[in-house]
Amino acid sequence: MASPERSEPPAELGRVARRRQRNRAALIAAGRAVMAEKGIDAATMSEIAERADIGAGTVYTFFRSKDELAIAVLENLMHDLALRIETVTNTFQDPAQVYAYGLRTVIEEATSDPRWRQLLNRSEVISDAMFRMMGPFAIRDIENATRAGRFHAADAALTLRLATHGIMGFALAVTRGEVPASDAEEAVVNLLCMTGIGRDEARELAARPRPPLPRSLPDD
Amino acid sequence: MASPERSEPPAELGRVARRRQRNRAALIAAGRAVMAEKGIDAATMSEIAERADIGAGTVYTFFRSKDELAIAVLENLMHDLALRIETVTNTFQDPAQVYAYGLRTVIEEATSDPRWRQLLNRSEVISDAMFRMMGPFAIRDIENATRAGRFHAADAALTLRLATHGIMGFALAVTRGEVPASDAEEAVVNLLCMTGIGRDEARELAARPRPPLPRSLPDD
DNA sequence: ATATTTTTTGAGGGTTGTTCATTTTTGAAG
DNA sequence: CTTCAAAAATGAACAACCCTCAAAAAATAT
Repeated sequence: MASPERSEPPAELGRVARRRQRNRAALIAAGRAVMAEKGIDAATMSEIAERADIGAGTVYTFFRSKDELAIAVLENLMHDLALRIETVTNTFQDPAQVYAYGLRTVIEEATSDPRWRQLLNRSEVISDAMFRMMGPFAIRDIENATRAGRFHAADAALTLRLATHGIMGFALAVTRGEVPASDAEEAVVNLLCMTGIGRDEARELAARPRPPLPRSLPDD
Repeated sequence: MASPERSEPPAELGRVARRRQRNRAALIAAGRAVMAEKGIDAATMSEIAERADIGAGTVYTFFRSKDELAIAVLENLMHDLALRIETVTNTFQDPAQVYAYGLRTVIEEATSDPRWRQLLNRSEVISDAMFRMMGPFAIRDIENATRAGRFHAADAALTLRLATHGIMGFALAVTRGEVPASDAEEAVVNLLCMTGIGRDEARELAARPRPPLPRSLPDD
């Protein structure tokens, strides 16, 4: 006598597909937690599966390998951050400041949040994730600023590619204690210079006060 | 009747210490060959030890771990490259060109030499090795050019740190086919801008013809 | 209720980094 | 030359882990 469709959220996907997506999300969350705790290499698939309450073998129906899971984890992290930054920068007037805020905020996040420490030891993976997930935003920002005559970037994607790897290299050095965190502002100046804005304007841009970033959710 | 000191190269170290250094060098050479062939992760300690004709356990009397061996291998690679670059740049008049030549040459080497391909998959390790081994040269070059009024770098070490990670990120993207190798010149322009030289001068500097680099020795 | 397809599972295979008890080498002393 | 204690080298064995796959469970169709 039950109706074929209950009052659940319009089920565009079947129950199984929905549960599958929940489990995928649980796996990414578990992976994020374990990898932040022990580092990407030291995190074991068994522990991640267990923490997500999923059979060890089942993980491989979602991700072909541990590397693929790590990439998904980092892309997830970067996507969240990109959206949080967007909520702040879409109130800015100066298109150049949008990119500057993004640079500075990612550096701040990467060097201060302890959950990033362990992840930075595979900085090329996280740099790539950042390029892929923040690229659509950041490249657009650089091009906007270039059109507005604030930047003079010949190849926005290339400039961002160099910047992402530079940022993570800087953050890694800070977590290792090789560089003081207070160098962050000068790092931003350097990275801004790659847009062709010029040294003095980069300084002024990097020194502007920054509105705070909305909090992110804890990951376990 | 034999004199206590034969005509051998003045033995400041005993025979054992000398043989130990030979074996260490053999190990680094073998590591370089195997890691370039299969990648750092896929290279096994057994194969490296075998190729160096050294017992598997003996490796651990030289290097505490596989990571430490990889670092030694990459530092060795970078040291060689730094010295080869030095032989060219010490004939240059313009101090800014010295740094520009270094940037461009490392990019060229990293993107064209197939022996680098596999190594780039751990780009944060190779970036660090580059910073440590080329730093003493490159930081001096940046500071020289700054003193000469060509660059305006507030923190040469920081600028180089960002540049090394940027270079390796770029090279990795090229080997993956995500970026054409022809973007190398624009990448150099971007990296030069971090010294505060200004966009137009960076363009001119990156476009100058480059004398060829002396060859390196094969690694097996 | 039964059959069939899909999904999940976790024990085990296959590698690999690392250790350590044993063997070999070394150089001084007798 | 022989002896001997200390240092170095060795490779079999260990522990850890990624991933596979035959079997079981769940879901869906008949």
